[in-house]
Amino acid sequence: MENETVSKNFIEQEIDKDLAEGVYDHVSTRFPPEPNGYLHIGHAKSILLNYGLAQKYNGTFHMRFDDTNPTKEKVEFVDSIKDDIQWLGADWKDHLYFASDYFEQMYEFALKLIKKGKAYVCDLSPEEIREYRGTLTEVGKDSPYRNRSVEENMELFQAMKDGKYKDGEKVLRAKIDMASPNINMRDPIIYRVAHISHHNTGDKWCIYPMYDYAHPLEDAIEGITHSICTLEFEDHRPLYDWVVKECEFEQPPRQIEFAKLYLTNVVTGKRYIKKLVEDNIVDGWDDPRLVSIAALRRRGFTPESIKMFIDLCGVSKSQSSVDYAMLEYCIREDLKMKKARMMAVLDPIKLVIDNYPEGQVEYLDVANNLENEELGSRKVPFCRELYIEREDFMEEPPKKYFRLFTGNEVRLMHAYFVKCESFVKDENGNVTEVHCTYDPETKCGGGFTGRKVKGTIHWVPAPYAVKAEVRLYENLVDEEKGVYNKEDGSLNLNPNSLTVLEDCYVEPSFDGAGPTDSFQFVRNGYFCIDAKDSSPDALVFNRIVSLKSSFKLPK
RNA sequence: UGGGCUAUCGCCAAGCGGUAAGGCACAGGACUUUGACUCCUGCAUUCGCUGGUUCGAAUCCAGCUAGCCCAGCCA
Repeated sequence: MENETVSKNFIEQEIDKDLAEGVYDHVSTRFPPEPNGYLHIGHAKSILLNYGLAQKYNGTFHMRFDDTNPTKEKVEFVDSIKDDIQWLGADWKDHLYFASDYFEQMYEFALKLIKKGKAYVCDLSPEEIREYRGTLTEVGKDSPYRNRSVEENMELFQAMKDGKYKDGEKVLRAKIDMASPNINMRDPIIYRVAHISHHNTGDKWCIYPMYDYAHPLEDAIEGITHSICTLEFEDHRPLYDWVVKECEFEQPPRQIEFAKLYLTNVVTGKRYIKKLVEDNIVDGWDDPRLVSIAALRRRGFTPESIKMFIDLCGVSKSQSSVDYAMLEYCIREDLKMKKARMMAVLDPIKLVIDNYPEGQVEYLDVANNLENEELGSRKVPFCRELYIEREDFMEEPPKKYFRLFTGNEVRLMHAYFVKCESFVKDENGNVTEVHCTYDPETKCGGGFTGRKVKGTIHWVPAPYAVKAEVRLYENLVDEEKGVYNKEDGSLNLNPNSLTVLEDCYVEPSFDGAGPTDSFQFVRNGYFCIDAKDSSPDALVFNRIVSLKSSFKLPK
């Protein structure tokens, strides 16, 4: 069952090379989210990649909050991020860090840069800095403050730290090259003034380091060897290297970039998910229509299925969008062996077995999972009146329809063969009842071999079935144009993303099922109880995999 | 238009000069206590394009083309 990947991904190849050449003698990775939102499936790739690498190379994995910008960060998010990572199974052991814990050291390094003549305090306004930076095609020009003396810079930076300046009044810049074709190297800002309290350091600081300066230091301070991030930071690598070099670390970390995970037809991207949440288009970060980790968990995805998915996706540098069907495959694959498969009817019509004695009940011993005997069995009552799926009966069946129609015989799952004799319609022409006769000889497990049927359908005993409210969730997507409209900033969403089905029935065995139990029923659809909204009289299910194989007319 | 990166089946993705792995999806068949699962079978004479080097190129070279990223005191 274990599909060993023969080839190593390109990051592993790079690490092998580093190890072979003696650049590093160990491996240390990290996952460094900014606590400004919930994690989504894309982060899972980074988490599992970094964690997996540390495991494979017997190294260490660090969990680090990159909290250098207090204007965007909240403790709510650090808590949710921790939960999600733990749920995914990435164990950081005692390696939990906050970038903000290094503020003092970062400040010292800034002093060092100033003393080396590699950094200066700049008084230009944000607008002026932008103008001086030049454009993609024109080089920038030096700030008039670029050549301040070390003494003056020391004094000014100290004053910045001491709160002598207002937000935006002064910044500390790295002195690199205003004519660099790489805009990131045109004297990037490394410290800004922000009089705002920080979720971790409170009001201790009023200057905060910028990502490009802070991140390499965080990595270097922790002894990270391979700093794995996404492609958009490729242009920042020269700056990353500049920082660790100028700060004179004996064993500088190395940044390696990989392509982000995109999924077809879903809203990925913290930014868009955030917008959906803030605009109340969804009911929170864990709304099942999202692909946040919290939402996936609520939908019944398992950590194992996510892991399998990420492994299957692979790692490369080419921008790609993975087919959503692959995620569905992973959850089906994972659940099929370890979850009970029960029966439920989403769109019921009554089936009456005319020759089954009225009032008689037999409790069928039903395997919880045909493929996994360890899951044991349960008793399901069987009686004269059942509910079956509306689509399992057709008045006028097309060719190759193997289910119920007058004169046809099918198996009631786990029970008997049943032959359709007649049906009843209401005044609107809708079928309300199907009448059958059963053959006692054909009881499931009885070894009957007299004849075969081509169809098997699921059912639920009408007097014992539990009425349920089922919610069918579709991913929030626009199937044609993509999710985000760059022109007007609008989100293209599927308006029918949530369908509430009120007249559904599930087996009585469902009563008391735990919130994380998953079930398969209705032709390969997997559902799970929604822990958030379930209540004693309204079982709620989320569809986590679309109904895959409802009958399709042959072409 | 400056810089960086990427281009192998509908979607991911191996391949690293010796003659195109694998998975998802799809199609057909067998089996069947759900048309699922499982099991078989099929699915790129071709690697963005054009030239060149070579006995030999997806792999090396040159020139194109297309896509993504960069001008936050965001990360």
